[in-house]
Amino acid sequence: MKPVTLKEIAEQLNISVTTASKALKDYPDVSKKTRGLVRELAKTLNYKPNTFAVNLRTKESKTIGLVIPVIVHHFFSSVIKGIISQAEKKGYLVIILQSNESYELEKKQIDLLLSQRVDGILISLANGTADFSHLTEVISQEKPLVMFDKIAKIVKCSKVIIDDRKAAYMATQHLIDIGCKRIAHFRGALLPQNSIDRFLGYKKALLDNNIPYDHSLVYICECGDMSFEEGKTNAQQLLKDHDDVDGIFINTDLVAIGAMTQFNKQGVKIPEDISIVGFSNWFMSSVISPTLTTIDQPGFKMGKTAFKQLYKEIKAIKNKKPKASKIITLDTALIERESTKK
Amino acid sequence: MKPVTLKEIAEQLNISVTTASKALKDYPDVSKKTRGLVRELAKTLNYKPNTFAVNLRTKESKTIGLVIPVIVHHFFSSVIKGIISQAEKKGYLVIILQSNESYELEKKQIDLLLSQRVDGILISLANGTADFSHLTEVISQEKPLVMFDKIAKIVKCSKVIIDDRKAAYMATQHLIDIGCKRIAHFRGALLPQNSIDRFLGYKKALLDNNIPYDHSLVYICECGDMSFEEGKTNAQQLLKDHDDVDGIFINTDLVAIGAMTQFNKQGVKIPEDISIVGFSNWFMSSVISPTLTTIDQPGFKMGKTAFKQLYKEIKAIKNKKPKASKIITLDTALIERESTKK
DNA sequence: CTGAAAGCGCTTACAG
DNA sequence: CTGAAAGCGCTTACAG
Repeated sequence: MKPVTLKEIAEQLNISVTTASKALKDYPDVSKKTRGLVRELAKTLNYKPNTFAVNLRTKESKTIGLVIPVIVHHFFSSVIKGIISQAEKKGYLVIILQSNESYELEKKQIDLLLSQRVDGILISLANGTADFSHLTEVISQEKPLVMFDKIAKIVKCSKVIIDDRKAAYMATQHLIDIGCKRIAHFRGALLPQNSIDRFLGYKKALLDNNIPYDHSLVYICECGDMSFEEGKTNAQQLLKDHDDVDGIFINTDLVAIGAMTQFNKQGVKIPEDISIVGFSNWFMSSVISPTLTTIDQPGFKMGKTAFKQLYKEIKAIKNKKPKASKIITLDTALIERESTKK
Repeated sequence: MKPVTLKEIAEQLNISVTTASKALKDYPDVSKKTRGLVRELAKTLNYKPNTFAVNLRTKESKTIGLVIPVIVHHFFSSVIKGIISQAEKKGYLVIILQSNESYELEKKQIDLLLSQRVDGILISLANGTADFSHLTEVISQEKPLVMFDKIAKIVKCSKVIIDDRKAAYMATQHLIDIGCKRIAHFRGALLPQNSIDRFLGYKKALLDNNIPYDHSLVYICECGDMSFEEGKTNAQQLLKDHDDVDGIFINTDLVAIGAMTQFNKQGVKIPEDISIVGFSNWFMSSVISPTLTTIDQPGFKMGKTAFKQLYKEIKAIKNKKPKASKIITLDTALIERESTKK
């Protein structure tokens, strides 16, 4: 069953394809009668314009691309939901690609999206990304690009982020406020900006409170597929290295939960012996025991905001107006739970 | 910066567009020399075929649509990952839409995908879907359609599922094996086939073990956004209604975790007082306390398999071969953990 | 081995 | 108010 074309509608009504096309698109220069006839027939024949042809003519696909490091991930899947729901409102479809934290894959995927001629691209960087030529390529093609969460400061495009430094500061300050004196930090991988910023926020809170910064209290985790295990390993190592730590600020909830599991196993009491603050507010954090104090990171809102900004830029380019890059910072909040109850 | 076209390449080399096109597509009837020249120039100019034009000519988009009830969901996001990763291997892109468990939305989205002319559609039904005309529409357009997880038996298309009845039977039998005598069931919504099948598996296990089926032991939850709360409410109600229940088989891990939280709060010990088996094996289930016995549901594999089947059907239709609908059943396994340790 | 021509199904500037 | 014509950028059957 072949789809109905404009030509067939025109023939059945003995009018031209031009007129049929105009009638369906509310052009003012079509008689009411003709318009009515065309619309009716289109409806009964279940006519749907051929997107391929429309795209070719209009040079836009009403489709955007999304490159994201992980999908099975509470925060990122919330972002995806935010993007899709907002895009749908504006009549845009979203193609999703997962970079799996690999720079190589990410580069290939950007290329794919470019050759697919999506109208714009949304990206959160892979941990492994240190070179940005694939992104400058997007920008040089005047294709709207918005980065979110894991961004690169150096790339000139719009960004939607949280203030990671401030949030980490808040988290650390909270540990200090409840009386912690020796505060460790499990940081994320070395490259990502947000992992760097969280580390800096931790450090600044210490210094502002006259607590000396001790490099040996900082542990690294890659925060890839193995986050939970990394949390366990780091916790174990920490117990070996230091017997005086009474608080930890941990880069990600999942790592924090791994650490808690390990502490549990070794008989270390939370929060009595060690208080813990995580980051992201995964749903899980509110149901484990003890419940985890953490920083709420607004994933859904971030997705929505990122799409909105992309949409603005798509419209701007279409109307040949200058598009202004913007950096949008969303609010975070400290969620106090049992893991820091004193 | 306008993208390079075939025409420009042809002009620069003083050959025809036809030859340029053939050279890039490995047609055998192009001289080696010409082919080399074209390829080289294409590369230096960073030529990328205009997908819109290619789609219009070939009538395929190398894009498929995916309609899924929820995205922020451990099982479904695993399925998405499976689909995307497999699709990428075959050069297909995936457009993702979320039905939010709403029939109306689902219908609209199918329509959208159809008018987008995707090459095929993958769907897991919304809880609210009881009418299937939107799906028969897809089939009548000879567009490949594969359902997974939440399917409708009545729709004639390929399906990728688990044997929910058998898995539920296993779960219930496990409770019986460890000595439970009064076993309750928190079932899912009334319409979805998998929720019906899990209920039937539960019932059959009871009967096969000469345990009378008691309707008042079955509680319903919609399993939408409120799963966790539903688990709590049901648990509370159960404690009011029955003081002799010693085991519960629960439709979904998230509901089970809600129930466990409530039991905890009310001082009911798991597994000493009540043993619990969940369903799905969310990551969370292995980190809460006590850890949750559950049925492992292979999300990633389901996604992969669903795409593979869809791909086969896309190829079959392209080659005008008959496409055979297939029902593929994936294995599940019981994961024994602390919530049923006796 | 090469190329002219038709055509995929639209949109839109232009003429009447 | 209507329509003929050009064109978006490809692919492919056909002729030479």
